[in-house]
Parts: sequence; C-alpha cells; structure tokens
Amino acid sequence: MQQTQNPHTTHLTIEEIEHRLRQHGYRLTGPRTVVVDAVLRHQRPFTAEQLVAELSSGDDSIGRATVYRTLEVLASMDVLTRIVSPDGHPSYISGAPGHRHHLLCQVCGITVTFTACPMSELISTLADETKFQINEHTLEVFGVCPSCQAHQ
Amino acid sequence: MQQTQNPHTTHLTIEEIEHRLRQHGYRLTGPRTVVVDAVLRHQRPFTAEQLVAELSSGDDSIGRATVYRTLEVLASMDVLTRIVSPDGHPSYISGAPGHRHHLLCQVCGITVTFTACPMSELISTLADETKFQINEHTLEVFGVCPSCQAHQ
DNA sequence: ATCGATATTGACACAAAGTATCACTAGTGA
DNA sequence: TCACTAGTGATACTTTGTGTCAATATCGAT
Repeated sequence: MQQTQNPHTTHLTIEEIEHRLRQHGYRLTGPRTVVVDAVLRHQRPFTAEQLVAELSSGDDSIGRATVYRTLEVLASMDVLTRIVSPDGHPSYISGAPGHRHHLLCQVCGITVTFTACPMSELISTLADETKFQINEHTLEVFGVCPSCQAHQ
Repeated sequence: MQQTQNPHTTHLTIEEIEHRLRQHGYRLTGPRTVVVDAVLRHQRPFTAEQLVAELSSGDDSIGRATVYRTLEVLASMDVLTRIVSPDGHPSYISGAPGHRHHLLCQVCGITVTFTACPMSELISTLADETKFQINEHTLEVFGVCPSCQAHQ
C-alpha cells in the first residue's frame, strides 16, 4: 500500500498549477491565483464556505461565485479532490492528483491518502454480472486518528 | 457475491416496520405511517424533497419537517439507506438492512444491491499502519445499466 | 506597446436542501 | 378516560450552491 502521511509530498507548487491552468486554456487572473494560494495553505480538508469566508474580508476580497468556480476548475484538473462524507457535507483536499482515496479523522480532520484501491476486482465482477457500464465509485474511510484517541 | 436484482426481495412489510418502530420506542402516528407507506412504494432511489412534494399536496398532507424526521428515523433503524452520490446529492433506497452497497444507474436510477465488500482487508491494513480507530466508510458504484446503454 | 475579442469577475438575486422554534395535537400507558 | 409527553406542522431561518449580467482584465495578434 502506498501512503502519504505528510500531505506536503503530494502538493503541487503554485507554478505547476499555473502551468496546468494555461495548458487547459484557462487565463491566469489575479483572483484565481489568490484562491490557488489559499488552497495551497490548507493541509487539512476545508469546505468551500470556509474559503469564501477567508477570502471575502481580506484586502483583495474574492466573490463567492469566483471561489466556487475556481474550486470546480481545480478539482477538474486534479489539483484538489472533492470528497463527500456520509452525512452529505462535501469538503476539499488539496494535492491529490490521480486515483486516490482518503482516511479522515472525524475529530481533527487530519487525512491519510492511500492509493491502494480494492475496487478493481469487485468492479470487473460487478460489470460481468450486471452488464452495467461502470463509470465511477466513491470510497472514503472515516475514523479517529491516534492523537485524537489519546486526548479523549 | 450476493445480489438482489429485484428490490422487492429485501423489502420489509409495513407490519414489520411498525413493529420495529415500537421496539425502538417510537409512537405509531398517522403521518409516520403515511410516510412509511410512501417509502415502501418506491423501488428506486428517491430524494427527501421528492417525498416532500408527493406528500405535501395529498388529502393528508405531511409537513416537510416530518418527512425529514421520519426518513432519519427509518435510516437509523436500517429500514432504508441514505446514499450520497459523488456530486453530493443524497438519496434514499428503501429496504436495505445490514451492510450493503449499491450499484446505481446514473440514467434511470435502477439499483443493484450487493453485499460483497472488499473493504475488510483494506480496513485492517489501514488500521494497522495508521493506528486509526476506523468507524465507517462509503462505497458506492455508479454507471449505466444495460437497458439504458441500449437506448442511447 | 496597444488593441480588441472574450474569458472572467463580483454583486445580486435566486434556488435547493435541510434545521430550529414553538404552540398545538394525538398516542400511549395507567 | 386522563394526563403525560412524543410528535406534528406552519413558519422562519440557515447553509450551500447556482444563474445573470454589466463591468473588467487577460492575452494573442498587430
């Protein structure tokens, strides 16, 4: 199993992200880079509204719509991952390119990313048996990290 | 792998559900049985708002809050399952007691339930390596069913 | 360096989905 | 039948996200 205990190791630099934006035909605007910057500062999952709050009262305040639009763009380019918890609340994790899943601490939000996905076998079996064309799946794991277990 | 192509086979009867409600200390009220009745009529995933719409204009119209509350109660008793798609929209599937996962058609909503869960091994590995206390996980699969593939 | 087409922005209104309140109603056990 | 209390529903509210559109900023072409 591959793991990334330190989220930094999967983070892209701001230059790499700007390069990706250009590659995908997006313009490099001021508000966009402010949002990207803010996203990179987060090492734990954050919600769209958190980001809106952070960026709405600063010197260069960014509109709500722009924050949502930029998050969507970044997610579509695999710069960040949108994950939905069982209670239906979505949050974003920065630095998660490729096919990854997450183990989240329900107390402090710290995240372990893993690429081991036991789904491929299940999916081919399911496809065989049901003749479905299978497009996507959700798989996220929730629990309590050792540190939060100790402090309770 | 166990499958249930016909959702009826996993449906509880209204009597069984009323029995469970009593067992859990809930009262058997008029609105509650109307909601249960409506839930049982659904063989495909439905949203809370769909149910609100169905039940708000009838003879005995049920309030929005009651619908939401009853769905929560039923989900807590394993009479129905709340599942959240990758886009964050939750829906309910009736008749899914126990540990089950679902394969949903993104076009028509038909559902195949399966109990084969490849997670147990992954979870014990994750727990070993991270020392997390693991509480829950999401695992749902989305695609297009054979019938909808043909009609496109 | 300037220009012009157009992608992007942000204020605003709107929509969807769910929650809190609270006076009133109706099950339920005694 | 009575009294206690769980449950109800109208309403207002919150949260989270989307649509609109005039004004602005970016970027390739000149």
